Amino acid sequence: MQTERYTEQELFLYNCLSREKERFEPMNAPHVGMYVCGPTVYSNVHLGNVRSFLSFDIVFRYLTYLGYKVRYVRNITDVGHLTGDTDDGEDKIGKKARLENLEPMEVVQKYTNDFHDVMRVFNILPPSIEPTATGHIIEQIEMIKKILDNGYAYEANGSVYFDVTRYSKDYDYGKLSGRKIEELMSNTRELDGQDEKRNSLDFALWKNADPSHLMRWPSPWGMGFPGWHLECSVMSTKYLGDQFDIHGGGMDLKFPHHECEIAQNKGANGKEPVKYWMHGNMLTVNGRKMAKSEGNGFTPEELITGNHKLLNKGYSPMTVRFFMLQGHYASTLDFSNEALQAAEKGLAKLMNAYARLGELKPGDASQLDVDAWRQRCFDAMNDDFNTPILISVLFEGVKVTNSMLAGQQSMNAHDLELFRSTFSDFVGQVLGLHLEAEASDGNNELLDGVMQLVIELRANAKANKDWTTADKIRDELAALQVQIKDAKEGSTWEHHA
RNA sequence: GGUCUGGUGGCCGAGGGGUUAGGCAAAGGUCUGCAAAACCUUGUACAGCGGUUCGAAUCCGCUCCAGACCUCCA
Repeated sequence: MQTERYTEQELFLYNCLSREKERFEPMNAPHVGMYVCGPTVYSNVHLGNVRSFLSFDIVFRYLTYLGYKVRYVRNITDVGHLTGDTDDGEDKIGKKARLENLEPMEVVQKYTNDFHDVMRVFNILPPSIEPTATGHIIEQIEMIKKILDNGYAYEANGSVYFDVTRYSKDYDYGKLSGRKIEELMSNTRELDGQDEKRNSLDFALWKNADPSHLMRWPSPWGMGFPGWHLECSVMSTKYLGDQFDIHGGGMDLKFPHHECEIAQNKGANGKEPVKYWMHGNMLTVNGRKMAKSEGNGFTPEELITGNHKLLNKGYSPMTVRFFMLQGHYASTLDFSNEALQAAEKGLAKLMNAYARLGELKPGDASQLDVDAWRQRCFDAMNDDFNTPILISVLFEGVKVTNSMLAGQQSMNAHDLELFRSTFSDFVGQVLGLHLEAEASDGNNELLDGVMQLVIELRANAKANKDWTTADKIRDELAALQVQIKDAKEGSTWEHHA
């Protein structure tokens, strides 16, 4: 009934720009514009990438749950940017195309499909708009023209570079990442092939490309391709306007990518583009950042099957999702077998209660203050999307649910309705956790029937005090990873994959 | 080298000047034919050294350790 929950909840989020937690006030409530940097599709996504998109999935879900009308834009980077740090480096997608003997756009399609599959498996919602860089070459050229007209860029040999020194006379370059331009100047390494740049800090808006480059487009400056940072400025502006509410991305994009984005936007239209900047932290393995270049990333397939040297078993997508949500998005999270196993059990406990909410019957008095408990769920999320706290509050709900199922606690009808809807909303809609299908897909009906029979036979044996038969059934099932749970009203069973 | 972040009990991970995080694991109890499950109870903690304070895990300084960014990376 109450869908405009934002009118009664106060959301605070940590703004990287101000380095403070701020009250979230959208520019045009109930509309919210959110942009998140998406993947570069030249290889399979790994779990570190997944964590980042999951973090913003939570933001998207919670804002939506609060009743905001969110336009969520997440791009696909399908222009191959340079592999190395020199200008003559090969571009990633072109390189992959040569290695796999594919057309560059085949590479792009292949890994875009993979990305979408992975997002679906982890129950990460699709964005409202998913624009591609190659689909916005014209707009990128237009933005470069504006920046040139405003004097913040210069052309050199068919390439166009952003003039950071010139820009920093009018604006604060380094504001987001807390860097000082003088320090950046003195610290930047001397790299080869940068003769065209007036200053090592300058970055490319457009790169001249010879015919050996597979991905190139005509422009006023000749054949070439757009610079690394430009697409995000262009596509966020196009779909969300010159100024919008939230911009997200991984911590590793803060500098230089996001800093350059701000510079491009301001250089083009003079306005501060983003009100709230949010950065998700890294997933680590043995304390080190999971990254393609480190070679310590797991693909989702390896994770689910357990087929990786660092994994001693497979874990379901929901286990991984839950594991990640037990940490706060702004903290690093270390990936380990022990932590995954703990998460697996914790999730089973949570989801078991979630699945049995329907069995709860209203009683007389309520021992739980349901209104206060519900508000604590909101409070957790209102405090910079603190999913670990939310989960801890939900576990209190698990205890209450189990106690009620065991007849040790009660709840009146009004409270029970609120309790159920709150519990299932926060688990399902906000955290995006769902029950995972049993391993025996398609045979569930048959299996259920067979198990009912087995449980009945065992109940008969128990009634006859035939403990040998009863225990044999229980133990043999246990060997098949099927656990029998006895309760006063009868037995239930559970299959552990 | 520069900039920044973090070091919490057996493990993961919140919090963050005085009051229980939570999950997993461990111990005891209730229930049970015995178990399992569930519920109840319990323990061990804030890297080290100084300082501020009536009081610090929480603030400040130093030390040690780890990580991130400074180059493509979520």
